[in-house]
Amino acid sequence: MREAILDAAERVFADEGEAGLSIRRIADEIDYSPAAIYKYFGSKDELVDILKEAFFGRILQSVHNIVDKSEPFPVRARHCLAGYVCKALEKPHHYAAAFAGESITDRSPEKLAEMADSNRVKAFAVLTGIVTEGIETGHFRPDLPPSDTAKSVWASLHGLAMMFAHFEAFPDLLTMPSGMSRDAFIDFHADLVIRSLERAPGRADTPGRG
Amino acid sequence: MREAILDAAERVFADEGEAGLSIRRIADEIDYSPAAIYKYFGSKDELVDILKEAFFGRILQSVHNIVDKSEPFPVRARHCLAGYVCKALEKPHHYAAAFAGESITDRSPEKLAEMADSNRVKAFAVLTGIVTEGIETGHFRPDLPPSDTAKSVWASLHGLAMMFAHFEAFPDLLTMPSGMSRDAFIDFHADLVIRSLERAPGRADTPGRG
DNA sequence: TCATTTTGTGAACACCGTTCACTTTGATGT
DNA sequence: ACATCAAAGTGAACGGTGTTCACAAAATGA
Repeated sequence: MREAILDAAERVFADEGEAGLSIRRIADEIDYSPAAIYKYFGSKDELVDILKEAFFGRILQSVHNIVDKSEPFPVRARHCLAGYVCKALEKPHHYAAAFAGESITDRSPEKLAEMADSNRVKAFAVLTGIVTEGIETGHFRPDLPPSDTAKSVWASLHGLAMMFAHFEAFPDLLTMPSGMSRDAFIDFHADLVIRSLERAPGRADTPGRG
Repeated sequence: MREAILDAAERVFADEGEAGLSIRRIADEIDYSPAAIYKYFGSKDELVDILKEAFFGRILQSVHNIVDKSEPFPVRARHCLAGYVCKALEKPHHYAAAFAGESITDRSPEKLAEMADSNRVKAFAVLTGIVTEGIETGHFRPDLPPSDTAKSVWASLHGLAMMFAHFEAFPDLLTMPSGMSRDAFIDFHADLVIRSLERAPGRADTPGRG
């Protein structure tokens, strides 16, 4: 039952975004009354939070898989950053909504703890790991503060994901077509981000054009 | 009258975000009936769009002021990127809402044209200008595709702004305090972004720590 | 079979954006 | 000063939302 509700919600959410997702809509979808849902979930927010958390679980999983591959560091790092954005954009509504929630002004200890083991933060932890590894192995500049650098990297990836989430065809929307596919643009962006960290980034190949 | 409505809306919007902004709330604020507002604005969306557009107008203005200063290119570029984020974060609700609107799937010519001279896109154009100038003056790598690079830069800035908008105390929230103030972190981020574009970025000073 | 607990419902509440027939207001023309 | 007419403003309603609560139905256990 709980599954059926979450499935229906997931379906509607993916198709029509958080705006199109209403308790009554879900109730229709599973042929129950709206009130029935409250026997299984305390509120709409709780239900939606579960969807978001599950979605970020899949992002986390995906990034983890990449990071665990036995490839040389530079390609692993690249794939990891690009992978975060790619996976995020498999469900743009989910990704945008996962951040569009309330401004976190609540700094109570329990909220902070709850946040600390959210999949969102775990995914960020993977990024931190990559940055740290890059610094320790000498690929990245040794004077970078790892934690802050990871946050900066995360912000850059987040920004691209949000751009795509809000402007369906982001890179082509504002000016003339760039000739880059979506994936190519993500690679391009990831390359620029990594280049900003590299100790000796002046390699001759143009970044990520393939 | 129109002014009074917009003022009240602006006030509520800034304080409580788009969620707390309702027609009835505005009506209360100005001691009119909800229906009265529809004599001056076609819909809530239209009203809110005006607020967003005005807000981005202020961002545009701010970035323009910086870009027009007669400072050496590197500091102008830095100030410009950091300025975008700073100005955006003067009204975090505005900034987040300006992008959180509907996913733009509508590619009709008139919508596209309307979008083309939105202040949002004009602000982006300023960034494009900076990037182009950097490439032409030899500060940035000559093989960068200007338009795509500008979009990547924009995405990175956008991401940081969104992070701050959603997590009030972003850089300190997830791990231990970084010791950087908000402004310092923004500078740090802007420096990394610029560094990713520089032709010979290996200067010895640590980026933006001040 | 009876009692109890779980599961589902219908109606309601308070809120939302929006519309529409209506009254009030104020200015204009004579 | 009076009539006229458009503009400004309103109250009530419609359909939508999340949520609650007293109640009915069904399943469970003895």
